[in-house]
Amino acid sequence: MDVELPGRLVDSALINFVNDMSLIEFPQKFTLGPKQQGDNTTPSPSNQGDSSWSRSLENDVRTVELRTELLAMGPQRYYSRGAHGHATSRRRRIITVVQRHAANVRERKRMFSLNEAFDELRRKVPTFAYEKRLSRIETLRLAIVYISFMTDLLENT
DNA sequence: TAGGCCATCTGGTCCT
DNA sequence: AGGACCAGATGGCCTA
Repeated sequence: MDVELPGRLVDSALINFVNDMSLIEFPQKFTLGPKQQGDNTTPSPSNQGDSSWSRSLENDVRTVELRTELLAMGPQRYYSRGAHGHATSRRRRIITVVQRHAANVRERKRMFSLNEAFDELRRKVPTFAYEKRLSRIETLRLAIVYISFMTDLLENT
């Protein structure tokens, strides 16, 4: 049996590597679940179903509603509560509702690109085809082990 | 039902 | 001043 890697098959040394990985300690986790199974694709409105994208849209709608509501009341501003809810802060930064909304959008885009990078990394590390999609922490840890393995392989040949 | 994972919001800090 | 980055909080979904 060979391990499926993007676009190619890998020999038994790599299979042994995968078998030796600590990830194999919890094989039950690799059963396919309705949420994470199958596609390793980037989340998109078309394949997300009812989860994050629609939630995002709902949040956007709520935010916009809140925004229009607040704008109707006048030039509203966000007052920083400080870290962990403290009321006072040395450099309090006051932003408008519109700016807060824009910052939220930027943050969503930033996290989206971060997840794209995770998806790319998932495709680079060897996994069995039947495994469920790796979580982000699993992906990072597997990548570390994989890099170490390949480094050792290079040094010993 | 508890715990894991994730998306999102939010405010603080750093950088340009 | 505003964007990027980060971490904490929160809530939803899923699985064991």
